[in-house]
This record gives sequence, C-alpha cells and structure tokens, in this order.
Amino acid sequence: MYKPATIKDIALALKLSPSTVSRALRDGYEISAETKKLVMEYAQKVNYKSNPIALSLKNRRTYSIGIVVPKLANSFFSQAIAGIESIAYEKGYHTIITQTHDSSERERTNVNHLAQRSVDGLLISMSAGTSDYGFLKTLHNDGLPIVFFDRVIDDIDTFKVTSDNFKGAYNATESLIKKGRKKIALLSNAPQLSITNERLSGYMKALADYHIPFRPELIRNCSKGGNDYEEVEDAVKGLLALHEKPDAIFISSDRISISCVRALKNLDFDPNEIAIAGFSNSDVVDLLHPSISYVRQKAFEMGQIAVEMLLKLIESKYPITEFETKIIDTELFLIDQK
Amino acid sequence: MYKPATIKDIALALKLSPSTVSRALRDGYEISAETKKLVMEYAQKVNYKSNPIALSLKNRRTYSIGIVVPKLANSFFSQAIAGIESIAYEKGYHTIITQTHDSSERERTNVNHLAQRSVDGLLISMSAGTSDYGFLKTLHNDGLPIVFFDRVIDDIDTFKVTSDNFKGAYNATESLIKKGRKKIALLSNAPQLSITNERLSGYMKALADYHIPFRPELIRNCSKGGNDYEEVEDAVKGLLALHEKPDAIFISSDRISISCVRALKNLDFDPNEIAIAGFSNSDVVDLLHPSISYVRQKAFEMGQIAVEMLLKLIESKYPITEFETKIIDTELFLIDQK
DNA sequence: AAAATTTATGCAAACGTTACCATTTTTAAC
DNA sequence: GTTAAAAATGGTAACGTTTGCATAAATTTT
Repeated sequence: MYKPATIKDIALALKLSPSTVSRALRDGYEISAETKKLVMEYAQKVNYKSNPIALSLKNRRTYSIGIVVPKLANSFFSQAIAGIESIAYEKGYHTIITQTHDSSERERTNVNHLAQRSVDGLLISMSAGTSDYGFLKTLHNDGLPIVFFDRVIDDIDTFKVTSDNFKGAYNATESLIKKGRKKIALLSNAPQLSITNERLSGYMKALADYHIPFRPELIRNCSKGGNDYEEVEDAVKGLLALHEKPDAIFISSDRISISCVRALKNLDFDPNEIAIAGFSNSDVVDLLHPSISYVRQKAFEMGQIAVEMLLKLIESKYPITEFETKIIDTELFLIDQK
Repeated sequence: MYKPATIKDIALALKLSPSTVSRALRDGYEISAETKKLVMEYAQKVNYKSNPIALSLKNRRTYSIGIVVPKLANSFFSQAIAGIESIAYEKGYHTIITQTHDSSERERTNVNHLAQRSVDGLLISMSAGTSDYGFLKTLHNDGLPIVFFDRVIDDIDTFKVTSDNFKGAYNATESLIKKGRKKIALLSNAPQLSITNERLSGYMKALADYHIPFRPELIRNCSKGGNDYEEVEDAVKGLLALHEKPDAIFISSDRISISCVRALKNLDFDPNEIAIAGFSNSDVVDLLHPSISYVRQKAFEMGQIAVEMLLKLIESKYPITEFETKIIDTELFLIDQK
C-alpha cells in the first residue's frame, strides 16, 4: 500500500525537527533561507503533499462545503452547482454534493451526515417534502454557517439568495394575457415551498392588474413537484375536463413544465388551443414540442452568489448578525406557438 | 462556536479513561455490562458522534469515494451518480462528486485533489480531452483503487463497466437502414474516447452487413463532444452541403444528439428528408422536435455496478489481480418520424 | 489462605500537523 | 570580552480516536 511522505519523514532525512520542516514549508519568517531551500527541494523530490485530514483535525477546518439539492438531474440545480464550484475551487474549497430526491427524510440524513463530516458550511435548497426543519435550526444555532438558495426558509435567519419569483411569474402570466388569453390556469409546486407562493402571488397580481377574475378551480398543485408524472397528467386532465376550459397554462415549476408538455403531447391536444408558459432551466426547452414560453432563472449566478455569502460567513472573524437576502432577476423567453 | 462532545469529555465526566469509553462505545467484549450502559446512556445524552476526521487520520480510511465525471448537467452522468449513491450510502460510504467539463486539465486537478483528500477509491469516466493519463497510472500503481465506467481506458488494468456500445450503435444504424435509408451519416464524439470507437465499429458493421458502401465523407467528428454548439452546427451544415446529401444521421453521443436536433431546427430542415437516431439519456428526448430515435444506456445500473466493483476492490483483504470488464445492454427506442 | 486465573480498567503511543515555549547559536552593542 | 539582543532551531503537547500492554480488582482454584 502507498504511503505518502510526511513532515516527519522529511525531518528525519534532513536531520531537522518536524517543527522546523513545517515552518520551512510554510515559508515561516524565522527559518533561514538555506534551510528553507533544503527543505523545499527535498519535499519536491519526495513529492510531499500536506495531509488534509491531519490539518482538519488540528484546525477544525475542512475547507469543504456541503451542498444539498433536491435533484442533480434538474438542470437548474446542476447549473447552480457549476456556479458554486466555480468560486469554491478558486478559493481553495472543495464541495460535497448530495441530492435528496425531494425527500425530507433523505434531506435530514444528508445534512446530518455533512455536519458530522465537519463541512465548514452548508448550501441548501430545500426539498419539496420538508415541513419540519428543526434539524436545520439546531445546526444553525450550534453555529454551522448555512446559506439558503432558491428554496429558502423564512424561519432561519441567515443569508439567502433567490430569484425574483414574483416578477418572473408576473411577466410570464402577463405575456399570456397579452396574447389575448383570459382563462389562465396555474400548475404549481408543493405549497410549503417559498418559491411556490411567490410565483403564485405574481400570477395573481398579473390577473388583477389586467382585471381578469381569479378562478380557484384553475389552480392545481402538484405536491410531488413533477417527480411523479401521473400527478401532473391528472392535473392537466382535470383542467381540460372543466366545462370552461383554460386557454393558457402557466407552470410555476421546472420539472412540472416538462411533465406538462409530456401530458399535453400524450393527450394529443391542439397547440393552438392552449398557450403555455412555465419556469424552466432545461437546456432544451426551446426544442420541446409542444413548444412553450419559459422563465429562466440565473442559476449559475445564483450559485456563485450563494457560495460567496457562505464564504463570508465562514471566514468572518466575528459572528455576523446582519443578514442579506439577495433577489436575482429572471429572464423571459417568448416562443411563437403555432 | 459549536464544539461536539468527545470521548475525552465523556471519560472526564464519568471518571473513566478514554480507552474504556472507546471500548464501551464499540461494545468491546472486555467491558462490564454496567459500564457499557453508563457510557452509552451518557453518550446518548450529550449527543456524542464519533469524529470521522480523527478516525480517518487513525485508520487511513475515509469511507468516502471520489466520483469524476465530465458533466453533471448530462443526464447520463446524473443518472449514473444516482445509481452510485444508492449503493454507496447503503454501505456507509459517502461520495464526493466532481465534474471536469471535459477538460483534461480540470480532470487532473480534480483527481489529484480527491486522491490527496484520501478518498478510499475512485470512480471515473474519462474526459473527452484527455490523451495523457499518466497521473491516473501513477495513482493506480500507488495502490489507489480505481474503477472506470462508460468512458474507460484500455491501458490501466482494473475493473471496468461500459455499455454495449457496439451493439447499441449497430441496432440504431440498422433501424435507419430498415427504414429504407442508405446514405447514413455519422456524427461522432472525440476520437480518443473508448465509446467513440466502439460506436463507430457498430455503425460500420451494420453498413457492411446490409451491403451499404461506407462513405468517409459522411463521418464527422465533433471533438468537443457537443459542448460547443457551433462545432455541431458546422458539421451538420457540412453534411447538408454534400452534393449527395445523407438521408439519415446516426449520432454516437448524448450531447451531440441534442445539439444536432437544435442545428436541424435552426437550419429549418424538413423532418421527412433526414431520419435521425442517436445515443441519448436525456429524459426529454421523446419530446424533442425534430423527433429522433434514441439509444438509451442503463446509466443507473451502470453506476451501481461500478460502485460495487470499487467496494470489492477497497474492502478486499488481499490484493486483487483478476479484473473484470462488464458490458451492459442498451435499449433502442424507435420514434415514428413524421 | 495463598496462588492462579479471569475480568475490568488505565496508560501511553500513534495517525500528521502546528503552536507555543525553550534552547541554542549567531550577531550586535558597549 | 562580557552582556544583550536577535535569529534559528528543537521539544512538547494538542486535535479525537484506537490499540497493545500493563495493572488492578474480583473470582476461582487448590
């Protein structure tokens, strides 16, 4: 079995003490130039690499941050992760990525696992299923730096970053209205998610501003967030079965948008009949058929901002008590439906 | 700052020695029943959790495995990772996921980073850009357990698992032939990848079996593997500009399939004119327009097999010298193009 | 009742590193 | 040429855990 060179090995070989070698390697001011040179060169020769585990034990720092997202296969999250990594690696942190598959149970397990593994901080976007987040509160109170992104929690006071879900939903709904649609349905995500409610508000406001009466039967919740296709198909079927059918659907969630497109395709509907707009960060929305207009979140950017906030939290000498919630613009892409 | 309870704390509180506490916690045979009970209960009370970092330092085992893939945003890889996790977590390992964005440079950095972080083993699917994998060979020779999946390397003797790329490509090509197509182009990935060549062979064999002459000008390599849309569009344009235009395209890569669909859409081509079949694990291939037939790899299953192989390697008492390469079937989904 | 055995516990070292304090050597000051 | 100051190096303990060995206490054997 492979055994890498240690400081002790170098000390022994060079007839120096481990402390001297350690200081020489870190370019300590108290070490003479020639000793430094000697040590550096020998270290190079035996390919010395400091042992991060020993360092972690000593310093109670791991230079790793935990990431908890519902699903890697969701483009929004993989884009956000790319953003996180871009900054984290640059700053010498590595990332431990975990997915919860939107299960509250797995979320708790993963978070505790990460905390136990002593990550220096946590970036988390909450699972759709989670209503009890006491475990997070405990960790937060114990001093674990946490930053929420996208799916945030009001109850825990820390840095947060989300999209401007209200405005995104407003604009999308408005675009449908401007196409002349008046009977606009809403397909929405699990109601305990922050983003679900913000997007709902945007939708309602747009209706109100254009004096379109709000019809509760046009709103359908898909609590499983599009992970369960059947649920979405049922919702769509329900809408199509209304005696006063909708002439447009606004979908307030990434995965549900895809499932809805699939449902409409399977139900063999006429694209002229119903206009669709939905949140989506899929990199192939523009190729889907039936085609849809879409609201895109700046996922990469959000990841970057989140990790920057976290690093601020981690590296601050003094406890931070003033927290910021950053809200990022969304982009609306209109597709001519034919 | 939060400071979790340690064995020492427990020992002090209970007026025992750390060794006794340690043994009691691990249910050592030499400890009296009452001491065990005492210790267990107190540990419970102060919420004692063993410190994995200290354990890693002591045991030279981290119970973590490194995963290196080209891109998380690629469905194939996120599915494979889900498969890996499903087994790994069950067996008490956690995973550190890294992506290379198909850059050889980042691949080397990530791998070395993981090795240095002392993962117990490595699961890797090679980047398109990598031609020099000396760094992997070195680590492998130093005794780091490595398992390759999907994009493997011949030169390094260890466990490997890939799809039956030859057969997958053969079947896809054959399906195009059976549709009556004779001028079948091939859009393919970086030539240094194992999968590229296997798929090329399958394509060639199908042509040969059906006595269709092979035309080199119908083969286009997209070395950037579909990460660069322009490259794919240029390739497609090139094909369409031939005086004897292809009547079908077989695409031997996931990302390139998507880019090709986009190119055909942008170039406003007639779906009747060119039939398309391509490798893809996207969960929305069936919704794309223009529509394509597709070969799907059993990504989840591949991930599971890969991690099982790795754990065998890691946990074996004696060095393993007999290695297996497992080949998994693919599935062909035919779409009626209209 | 003394010796032998079993049972339960404690001590010390180790994993690789660094930080504090102590010591030695060199240079500067008078 | 002694003393003071500065520069370079070494020793030790600590981070949290486990393990081999030593020891103490309890039990059994004769």
